[in-house]
Amino acid sequence: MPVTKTEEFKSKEVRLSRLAKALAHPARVAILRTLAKRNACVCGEIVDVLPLAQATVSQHLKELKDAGLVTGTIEGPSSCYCLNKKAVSDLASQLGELFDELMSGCEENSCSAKGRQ
Amino acid sequence: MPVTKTEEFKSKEVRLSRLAKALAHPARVAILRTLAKRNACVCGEIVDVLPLAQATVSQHLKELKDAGLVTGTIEGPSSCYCLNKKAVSDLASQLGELFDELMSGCEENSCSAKGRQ
DNA sequence: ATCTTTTATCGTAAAGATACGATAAAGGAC
DNA sequence: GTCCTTTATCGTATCTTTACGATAAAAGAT
Repeated sequence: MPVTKTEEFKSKEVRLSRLAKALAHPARVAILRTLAKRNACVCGEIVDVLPLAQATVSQHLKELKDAGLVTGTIEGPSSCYCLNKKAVSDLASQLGELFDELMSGCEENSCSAKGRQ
Repeated sequence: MPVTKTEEFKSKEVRLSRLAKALAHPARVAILRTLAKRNACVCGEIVDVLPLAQATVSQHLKELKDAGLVTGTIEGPSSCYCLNKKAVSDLASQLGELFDELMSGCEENSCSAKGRQ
């Protein structure tokens, strides 16, 4: 049996869900916040901040990089990561668009008017 | 070997990542948009809109319900779902807060100043 | 050249997500 | 009561994610 038929959905929805998936783990949210805090690049410091092994952090960084939210540069023997602020603001506006759409039909929740839970 | 140590992260990050995970599949984004469009509750119509079997849609609906983004009410023999607009706007503000934090350190991307990719 | 430090990748194990068919449950129609 | 319709849940197969240790790779230090 097949698995994951993302191909059959609208590309807008696929794109958004792919970015949402990048935020779908607390470690990755923590990494993004750490990168923002130190603003300048960080490398193995991220490992110190998180309760995870180095290999795992590197894997999360790769996912963030694949999603485009983070850029990595090799700095001598160490690696340097930065937020990709353009990608972050793109994500913010995609999500903003979704939320606008979700909130636009302004009538109240018509569930729970009648019937049980 | 264990898997998923979400317990060790800050609860703010866990909460946000849990909500992000709800958006991390195109089917669920499509469901939310469909619910918003018809505004009023929908039931098996959702199945018609998506390229998925009934059982799969029901499973996605359950995840959205568990995340709190959707409410479900039993309407006679059929079920009726609605957006939980309060939860959606909570999510929007949580994400907004994150993005503010990420974009606040306004200096330019200090990566790629030097070094290779 | 050898050692050390730092990071990425490989291998692997286990948990979770995804999908579907089959079946149960619940209520309306008859 | 018996059917039919609708939805939820169970069972199951497969793919993905998550995690870690081990090891490779790359560059500075000695």
